[in-house]
Amino acid sequence: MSGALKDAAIRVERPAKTLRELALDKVREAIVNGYFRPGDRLVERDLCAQLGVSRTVVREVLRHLESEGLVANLPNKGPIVAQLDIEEAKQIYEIRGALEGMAARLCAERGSPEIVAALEESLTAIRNSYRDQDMAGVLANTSSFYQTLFTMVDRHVAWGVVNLLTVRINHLRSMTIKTERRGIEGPAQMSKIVDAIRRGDGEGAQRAAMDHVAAASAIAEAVLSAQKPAE
Amino acid sequence: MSGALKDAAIRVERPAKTLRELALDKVREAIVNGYFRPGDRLVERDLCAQLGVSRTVVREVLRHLESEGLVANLPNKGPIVAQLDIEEAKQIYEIRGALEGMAARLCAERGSPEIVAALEESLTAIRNSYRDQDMAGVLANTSSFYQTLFTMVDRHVAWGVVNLLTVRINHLRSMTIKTERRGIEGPAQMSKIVDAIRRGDGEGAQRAAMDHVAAASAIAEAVLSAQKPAE
DNA sequence: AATCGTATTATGGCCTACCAAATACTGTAG
DNA sequence: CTACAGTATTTGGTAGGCCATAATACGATT
Repeated sequence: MSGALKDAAIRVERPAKTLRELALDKVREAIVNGYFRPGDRLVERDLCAQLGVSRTVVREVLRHLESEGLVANLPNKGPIVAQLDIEEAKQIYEIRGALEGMAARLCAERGSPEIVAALEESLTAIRNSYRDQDMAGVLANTSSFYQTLFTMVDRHVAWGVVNLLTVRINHLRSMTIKTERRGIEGPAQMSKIVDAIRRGDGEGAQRAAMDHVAAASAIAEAVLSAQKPAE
Repeated sequence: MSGALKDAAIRVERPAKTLRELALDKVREAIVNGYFRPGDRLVERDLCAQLGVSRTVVREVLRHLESEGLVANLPNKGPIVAQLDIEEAKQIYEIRGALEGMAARLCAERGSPEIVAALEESLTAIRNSYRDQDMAGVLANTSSFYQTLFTMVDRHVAWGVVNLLTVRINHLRSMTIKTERRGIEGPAQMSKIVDAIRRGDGEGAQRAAMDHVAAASAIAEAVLSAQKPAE
């Protein structure tokens, strides 16, 4: 047993979060869960007041969210919450399909039982959340399912990309999840991914992952085009 | 001919670039082409002096580059130019393979002659740049080859992702390009992509695109592991 | 001489205050 | 009722200052 390990255990992990990071999380949260709606203006000084921080911080936060694609900047008019158009959403789902498919294939090819176990754990958590109508839980556990898919084969960069894209369609996700029958089909499709991984069937795992995203995309498209005319 | 088109032609495309954007480009440039080396500290006040702008602007720029992955922020020590480790580089190449493969397949399935023509034009430009030993030209034209690949099938989001990732490995690209034989093999591989697209062979186009990236990745890995011990 | 505590410096994080320019709003005169 | 001038709002950008922390240098103590 090494001193290094002991050190790691002892190390005081400070919250160390800067004010900026806290503010960033708050605003991102607020956008993602709909407190700020797409198209809403984000007036710097108002945000200062609401967050209780200075303009310096608010501006950095807005810049950051802009580069994440959550905020759009109209020249000389200021930042607004980005609108999600249907075409962009479809492309995001497509990219997720490509990357999650890749990760699933890699998991299958690795053929490690721990991966299967971890995925199944997430899957169970998802099913439980559906059963309890806990939609926030569904989202969180789905996210962790995919996180294992990527990180078990050490694809942190790809996971980062998927995460970045996912926040942009987050409110879509929460709508697709509530869809009739999704509580049954979703987990079933994800289960197919796990099955293929267990069999070591890379091709099948990839296809199953892509199918799952494609299904989500189709639902999202339906939801989005149904709501667009209403506005 | 429509008034709309005329307007578009006349429209004064304003420089309208905010100071912040100009500064962003400058600093990104400086990092990408090696004026700032990986690991270098980026001291805010020094940058202010060098760029001739205020700290506010510099900080926003640093935030932006941080979210692009070009700058890393050490807590309590400040921003430095991000180090590119070999593992991360490989993952970036892998992602590019997945996305460029996808785009190539879509191009092939679309089967439009304009796509082939546009790609061939870029390819010729690349060959010419190689012939003239114009390495900057090679990079630019390679970039435009892939840009057509994505944008001809309207995959702007994926192109954005690829672009984002590519800046992080830009100096690697310029090293792989200079490699012996790359001037022959590179265009040859890209030519295979175009051939498959012309045949409408989606599967083949995807494979060819992935092969090309894989080759670049292998060279990059060799370059990187050869230079790492030297430092 | 080795160690320990203390001042100094460099720097990031954060704040306030200010100005210029563009935009949106409003009230008034014709 | 319209046109126009003036006003408020808001962003883009600047200047400068305060505080906390980390590193370094320096000096004192044993």
